[in-house]
Amino acid sequence: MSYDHKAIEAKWQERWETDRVFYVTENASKPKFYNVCMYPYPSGAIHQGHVRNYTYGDLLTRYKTMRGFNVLSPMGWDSFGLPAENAAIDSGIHPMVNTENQILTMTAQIRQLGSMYDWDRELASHDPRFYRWDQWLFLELYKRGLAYKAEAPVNWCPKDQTVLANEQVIDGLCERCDTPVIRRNLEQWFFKITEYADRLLEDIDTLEHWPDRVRTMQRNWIGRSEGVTFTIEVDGGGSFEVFTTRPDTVFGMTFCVLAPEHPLVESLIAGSELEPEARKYIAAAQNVSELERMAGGDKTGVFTGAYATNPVNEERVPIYIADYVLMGYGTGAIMGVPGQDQRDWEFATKHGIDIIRTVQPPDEWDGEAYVGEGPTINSEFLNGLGRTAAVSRITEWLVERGIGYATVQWRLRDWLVSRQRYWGSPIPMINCAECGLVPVPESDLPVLLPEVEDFVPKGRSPLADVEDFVNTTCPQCAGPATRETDTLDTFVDSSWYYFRYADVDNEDRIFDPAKPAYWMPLDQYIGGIEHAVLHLLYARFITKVLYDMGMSSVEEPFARLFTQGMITFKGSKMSKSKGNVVDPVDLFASHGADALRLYHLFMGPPTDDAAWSGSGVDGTRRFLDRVWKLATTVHEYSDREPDASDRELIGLAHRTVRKVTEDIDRFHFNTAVPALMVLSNELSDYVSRAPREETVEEVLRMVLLMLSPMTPHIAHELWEMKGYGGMLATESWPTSDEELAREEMVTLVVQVNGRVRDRIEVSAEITAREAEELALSSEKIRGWTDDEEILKVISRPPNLVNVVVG
RNA sequence: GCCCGGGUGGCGGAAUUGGUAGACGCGAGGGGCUUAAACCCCCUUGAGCCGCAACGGCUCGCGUGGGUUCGAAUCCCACCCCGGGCACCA
Repeated sequence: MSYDHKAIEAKWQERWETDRVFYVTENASKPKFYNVCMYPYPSGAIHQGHVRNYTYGDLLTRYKTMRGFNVLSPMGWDSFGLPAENAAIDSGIHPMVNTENQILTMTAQIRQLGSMYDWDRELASHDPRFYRWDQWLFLELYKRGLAYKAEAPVNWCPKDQTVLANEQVIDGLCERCDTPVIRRNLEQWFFKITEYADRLLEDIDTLEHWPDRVRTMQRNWIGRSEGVTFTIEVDGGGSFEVFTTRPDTVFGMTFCVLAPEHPLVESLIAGSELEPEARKYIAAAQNVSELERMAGGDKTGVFTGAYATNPVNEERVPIYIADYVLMGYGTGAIMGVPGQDQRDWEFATKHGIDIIRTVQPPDEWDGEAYVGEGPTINSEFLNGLGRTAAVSRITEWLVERGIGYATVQWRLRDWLVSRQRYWGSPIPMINCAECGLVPVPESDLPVLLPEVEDFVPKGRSPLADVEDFVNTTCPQCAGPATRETDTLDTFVDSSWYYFRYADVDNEDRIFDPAKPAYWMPLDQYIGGIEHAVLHLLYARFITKVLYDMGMSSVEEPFARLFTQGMITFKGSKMSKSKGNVVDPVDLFASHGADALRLYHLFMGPPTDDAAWSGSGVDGTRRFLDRVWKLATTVHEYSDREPDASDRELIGLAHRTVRKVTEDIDRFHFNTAVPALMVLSNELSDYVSRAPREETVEEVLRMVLLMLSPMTPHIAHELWEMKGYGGMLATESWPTSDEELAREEMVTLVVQVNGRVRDRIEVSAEITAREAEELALSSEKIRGWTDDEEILKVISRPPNLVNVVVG
């Protein structure tokens, strides 16, 4: 018997919507629960990753609603950005049209899943009513000195023809198209996330409900190092600073290296006989892709002809230029200590530079640079000291003489937010020949994205070709001026959209702070692990900025984070390009949304990657068919008094409530589902043997209540058919009565020397002594113990007795 | 190289604190229903062995090798393999 999922699912999707069951307002009388799945890019079709994500999210929305929470679950669209633009380029349809269409089809598909949202709060980042506030936020950051324009070496993707943030470069490749990224010196807009580095790092400790690996990834990404910055004098005048975490090894400095982009390089090489070679090297270094540069290996570099003096021992050391030193980290210059740094060792070996060890390696040491612990040597007043002591001693020494100072360096760089692409929010700035950079006045927002026919990237923003857009007047002097033509990184949109949900229709402000003050922080945020350092770091940063502005009541936006695993099929991630996609829409038709949802909950631990199995969905559908049959068959009821079989079934039902509740609370959906299957199977067995109507109804009611967040359509339909009354979605979640849940009889396992030799059904109340006596008198056990001396008996009632013989 | 995860049947995976390894589902085999097939239902299903048989028993088994313990998938040590993150960051 197979139920008509199409009719039932359409019916209830309609009903929940017309009854506005999941539309909410701030309500101080209930605990709130703000539940968000990361808003999707509107690709036009949902895939199994979305289904997994929204199934978890919707389960939580429904479960928490039944638990009495005021649950806000909104949905929106991350509709700006490269994917939309690239798709439009491929299809020839304008991104505006394409995006709107794709939002419509995806909305329909999400509804078919039965996943419920407060659609009144729907937002889309390409909507001027949204990106207007992106621009406002940009101006606020500008006012606060947190947005600035600067020329810097930046990541450039030759394929997408745009710059990328550091976070968007994965293993030297463009995050979007896997093209090797190159470095270019360009004038770009940055957000000063580094000013928040310490807070972003410190507050990771408060995110106790985040996965450890995400916290670790963010810590690594922010990358704090303590050290010393000190000045090195150049022979013949001039000086430069170097940063080191190992000032204790400074006596081992036998050379210095400047990054090819270091500002001092020019004056060092100008006029030198080594100048042509140096220039050649600098030019070549610029064209090295990040990929090659990261490969490390060959420590190339050139001598500048100049020398510097080691401040601690007055030794004269050569100054080199080498691309293994990065302009973007520290001071762009280093002291070369080959004895204690492997990279310096390789460089020194290659260029015939002296090596002096200043840390005594262990006797058995046969490696190159020694970075481990050991007594300091060859270092005058540091000799004999361990690392920590030597570091403080030399730091004091450098500080006393005004040569150096203690510093903290961060791996984190400022967030590059400008993009040379069309489909994004225009940066609201104006360049005036007279006044310089002038912000667009707030009253002129939004700066509308002009309609452009040709948005194929060609290395500068397509907006630069739109004369009507570019030419404007200066808000300060009213003279002719030009607009900024770059657009904002879409990660700017996603860094604050969850605030906007709280006050989505506000036309006067980005939001009234009182609204998010009720909802924030998110009680649950669900999405993919791929955002571990991108979106999740930017969102934390912007939240802290909003907090400092008095706009946010919280410093951290996401109290609980859940990162789901990928769906794989035939050994790799499901993707159109690999041709291994199983379309959820086909499964809505063939198996129904409920069966698909249940399969996603059942298939494995939510955090793990999971291999798709079509027959797995067959299995969950079969289960739902059995539940349908169980609930709709007219049984022959007995009017007998309740007996042990009734107590046992009711007890199991209460234990199942306990288990399912605990499992949902800790995101172990894959064990909650089997618990329900067991209960349902037991109920089926029960109805086949003189069932009492009250018992059946009581247990069935509990089954439907628990199924409601998992497979809402069938659960609601059966609830209605059974006439249990009310809308199931707003019924209270069942509670487990511990008295009824208690088991009367349990299996006592009897071991001899740790091996199971007998199993005895005993009362759950059995004492240790009784269990021991029962175990020792068992026929089977006596067969193992009669010829032996009993050394010890371990009795752990009511589950185990272990008899030790020998 | 450093830092996190993880390794359990043919497969996905269970096993809150050390206490019956393999729940539940898939697949497979057998049977029932059917003219037949599908659906559905029932039984079996870690490996090897003993036994006429039992809803009977033994041995082995959670990546490998040790250890702790009455007892280890679970704790400790060493190693192997897989996945992920970071990485010329001074």
